[in-house]
Amino acid sequence: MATRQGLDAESVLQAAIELADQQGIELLSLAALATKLKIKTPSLYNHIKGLPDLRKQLSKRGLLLVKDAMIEAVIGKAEDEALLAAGVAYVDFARKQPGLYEAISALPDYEDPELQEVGAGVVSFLLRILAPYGLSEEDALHVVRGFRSIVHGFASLELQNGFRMGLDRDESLRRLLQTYLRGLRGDAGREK
Amino acid sequence: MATRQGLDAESVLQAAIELADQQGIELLSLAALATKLKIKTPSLYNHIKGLPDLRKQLSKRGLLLVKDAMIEAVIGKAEDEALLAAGVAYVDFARKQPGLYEAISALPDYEDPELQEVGAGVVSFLLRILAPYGLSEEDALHVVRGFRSIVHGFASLELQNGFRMGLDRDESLRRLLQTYLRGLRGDAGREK
DNA sequence: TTACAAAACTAATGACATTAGTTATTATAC
DNA sequence: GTATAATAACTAATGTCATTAGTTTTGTAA
Repeated sequence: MATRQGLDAESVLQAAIELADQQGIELLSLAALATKLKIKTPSLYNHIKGLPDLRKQLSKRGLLLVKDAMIEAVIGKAEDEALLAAGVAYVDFARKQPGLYEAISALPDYEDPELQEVGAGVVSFLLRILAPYGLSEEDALHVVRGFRSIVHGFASLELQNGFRMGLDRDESLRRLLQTYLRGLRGDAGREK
Repeated sequence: MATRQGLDAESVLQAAIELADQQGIELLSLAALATKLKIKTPSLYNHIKGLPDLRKQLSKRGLLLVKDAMIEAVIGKAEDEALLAAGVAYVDFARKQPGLYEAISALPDYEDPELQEVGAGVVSFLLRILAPYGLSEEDALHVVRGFRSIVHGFASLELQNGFRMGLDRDESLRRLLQTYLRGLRGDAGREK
């Protein structure tokens, strides 16, 4: 019949990423993916374990890529400048690969050890950026949570069209991060 | 056959909220909902338009309730104290009604006018809390975006089990909000 | 050239949402 | 109190999925 095309796990994942970015993660089905690849749905099972497995792969790839984007963004920068750049890179990633970003945030199974590992990679990257601030380990971890909440919250709301006013979004993000960083300067752990 | 039970749209919605809170929004299906209500799936169509409509109703109800929770929390409070209380109430809502909260954040159709209206209600509530700060309209809108990003990001990550370190989560949230508020004090609009 | 592994296929199943058409029950009007 | 209309349930049927089992084909390596 149709001559065999050299499909492998990676090309299937790439096609899934394209579909997700174009139509949203909700509309990523094995049926749609198979059509895009010009094969029948069951043939996908030669490359993936099933839909949940595919979603997990998307989450993992998304986490790896968003971390890469942040690493790239902070080259030659330190302290506030680095954190600001990392935050902007994070949100830009979500804008450029919305489906992949959804895959990160759409409640995947975070109990999965593989996902925990890549998640931990992001955390340790942020901790290294925070090192020059000389925070205690506990303080630094609270800041990591804060930073992640800020950038994820912003990216997530923006992707949902949650920001409806005709107000510059980049400006909102910059202010949010700068305000947080300024507050951090005033902290020594915490007062109050 | 079975004697008719006085089901109406509201009781169906309530049952859907329970299911979503217990099992997560992903597992809320019409089949599961019908089983819970001891009717057959098609009978649900006497009360709802379909699954997308039901999801929209959940989103709307969630937004209304989270706003109520914040309003309740800020009674007798102002400025930083009020914003802190509102933020904590927001996150607590997500903890107590996780399925309903997912419905808010699981990318519903924000183009829908009804959802826009309740969303605008949340924004105008926050603007009223910000009034005493004497910000310009533009500055205040940026702050609203910042606040929403922070609390949504935190709630969303926490619900995903995104915070894995054995670090007190309430403390993380308090610090995050307080750091942001402290940064706000140092702002006059923005400086550099 | 033959044999084996891999990648495609067809066929079948079961869960689901949705629509159409039917029956039964409640409430209202007389 | 009985007839009627509206409503809420039902059964049956369709189409879309994901998934599994079993089969055929193709590329590669012996």
